[in-house]
Amino acid sequence: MPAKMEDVARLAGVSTATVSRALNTPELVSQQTRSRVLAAIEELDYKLNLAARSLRTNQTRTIAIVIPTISEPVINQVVEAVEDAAINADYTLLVCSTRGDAQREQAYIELITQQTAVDGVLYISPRSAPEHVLKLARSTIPLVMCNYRADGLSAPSILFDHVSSIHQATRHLLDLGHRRIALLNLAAPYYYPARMRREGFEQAFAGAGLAPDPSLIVQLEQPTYDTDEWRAAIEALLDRPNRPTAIVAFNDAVAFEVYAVCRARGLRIPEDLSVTGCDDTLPARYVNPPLTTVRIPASRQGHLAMEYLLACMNGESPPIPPLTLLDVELIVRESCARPGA
Amino acid sequence: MPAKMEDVARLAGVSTATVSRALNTPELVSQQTRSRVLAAIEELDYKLNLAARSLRTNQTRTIAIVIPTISEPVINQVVEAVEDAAINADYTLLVCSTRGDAQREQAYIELITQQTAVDGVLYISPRSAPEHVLKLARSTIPLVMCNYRADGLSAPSILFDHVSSIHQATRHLLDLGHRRIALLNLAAPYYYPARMRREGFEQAFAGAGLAPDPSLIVQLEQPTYDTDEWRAAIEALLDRPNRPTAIVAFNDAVAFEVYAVCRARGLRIPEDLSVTGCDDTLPARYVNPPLTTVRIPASRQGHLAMEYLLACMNGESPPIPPLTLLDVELIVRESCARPGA
DNA sequence: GTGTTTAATGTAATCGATTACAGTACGCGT
DNA sequence: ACGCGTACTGTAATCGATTACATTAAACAC
Repeated sequence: MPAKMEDVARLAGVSTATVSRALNTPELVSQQTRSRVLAAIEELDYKLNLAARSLRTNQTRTIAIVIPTISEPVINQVVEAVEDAAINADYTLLVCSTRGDAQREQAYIELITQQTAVDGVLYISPRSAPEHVLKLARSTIPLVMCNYRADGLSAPSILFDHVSSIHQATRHLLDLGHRRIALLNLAAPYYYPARMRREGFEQAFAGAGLAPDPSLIVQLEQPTYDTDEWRAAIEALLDRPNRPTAIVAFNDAVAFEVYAVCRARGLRIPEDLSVTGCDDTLPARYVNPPLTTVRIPASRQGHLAMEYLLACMNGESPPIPPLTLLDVELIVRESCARPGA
Repeated sequence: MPAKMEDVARLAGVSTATVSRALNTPELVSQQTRSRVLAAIEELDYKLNLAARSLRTNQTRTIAIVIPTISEPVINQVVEAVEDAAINADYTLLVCSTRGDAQREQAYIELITQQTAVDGVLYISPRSAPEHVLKLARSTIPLVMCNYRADGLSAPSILFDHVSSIHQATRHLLDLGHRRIALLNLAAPYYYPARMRREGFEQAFAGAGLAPDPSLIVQLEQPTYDTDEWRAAIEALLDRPNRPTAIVAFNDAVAFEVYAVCRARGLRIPEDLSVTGCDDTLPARYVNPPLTTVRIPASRQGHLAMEYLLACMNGESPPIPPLTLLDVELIVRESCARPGA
């Protein structure tokens, strides 16, 4: 029903080849022909059929981004950065948020690996079983990962330096004199950043010639947004006869949960308990007291990942090494003090 | 290079028509043929070419969602709900976030209106000039709007009841005895919810036989995330000789900005100033004091919008009226008190 | 005037599925 | 034995662009 290229060609008195060239390679077409074509397009309100083009060129100018959820602040920033970079390169973004649902992830991967579905994939789902990801990695479609690393997987990976993030936070607390420090961490078996964080925690102790109390390391499988489980874990920690004087939370959201529990119990932060977060999300500045946390370069990650992916897709050599660690920075605010102060 | 349907057909000893039927309408194919076909597909690792299918069927099973940004909590929830609904109906989501950039919005609309780009559009960008949106509305592609309403635009629209949201918040403050109440609102010329909110504000006063002080109604053009402008506006408000005893913020983020300013000035909430927000975002529970705000049914909006859109695309009659207002609910916490208490 | 290059355009094959239409074979009723 | 319906499958047109290759005309050199 709507006009197609043939109609435009007829009206402009040229062939479809010329119309196509006027659009895609104007330098091959004479000025006047080009303007006749453009006028015809205008007149008929012609719209290109993207499916036809994709079929012919085997390109979609779409890239897929696989993420666990759209509503975590860090992922948010990464996605926005990726979208900006994508737009600049004239690509659009297919957002695939798995919500931690393996079946859904599978479905998305199925979709992505179809022919002429997307031109490239950014994989930012940190908590997936390798077998899914492997299917992606085996396919011919260009792939870049963020915050994911699995043995025997050759795809390039751009990671926040979470060894350093938790190291810095822990070090800060150790310097203040804390010794009974708890770590609230994720434990999904394939969650690489969780391993890094634990390492950072232990290294910080080792650096001070100490060792952490293993019973103060809590690792839950729950995603962040499942609040109740975290709350229970925090309660348990504070119920211990010899309760910790400080808590290192693996992200701000969990730190806020600690705030809520303390508020309910009448515990003062930082006088009775020091707390650190990670991610430096917006509310970290607003809560009372403002949260000491670690700033991570989310939008830089997004940009780098996209740059890398574009390079892969164009067969160019990538701008950064295939395994890149991104620096993080401790932001000291007011949620930590000397123990028993 | 990768296997196509013809290869599968050859290997299975059937025609491509049969392969296609085995995949799309299995009931038309005998059991054994079907399993031969499936085996061949497995063997060759055959992947359907989506562009070819789209070209033929004139469908993409993709819907576009146009939003101002991905990182506002409410939009976030709406998008997640939409994605859930889309997945259930076997569609994928193309996320188009305009970032308040008119040029970018234009580009996205251009893309969307191409042939065989998307099957439907959800438009949730509240601050756009009607001429852009009109281009969309004129096209034949099914369209549903959220939080947008312009004269002479016939597309269905699903709106939060912001007359009621601000009405309830204002009423709450009036009931506590406040009279000098300020409204912090957006003022983008085409931003329908802003008009609704102002109306709610004024109606609440009218309901008490009063009228608001017009000089206490602040309307900024800035989007929420441009923090500095808001901070300046709040400072100005509190610098007035006869400063307001309460502030109605049009969303939680702005209310938190009020918190920050008060903290810097040593003003206590709610003793020295009462504050209300809107959206009931996550941090509203964590800030100190917990914020009195209005809960809006974000994910319900997403689901309804998608349902409506699906109905449009299938030519069915829509499940709700084309202009639907969604109920909101005041959540009373601890950020409001009697004036001068 | 002839040969050669360059610019502009046309012809037609092609991408890989879907599906209308046309068989074919078999079973069943009479 | 014949007609007819049912179940299954094949043939080939079609969707709408892109592009290799062919063609034409003009420009230019000598």
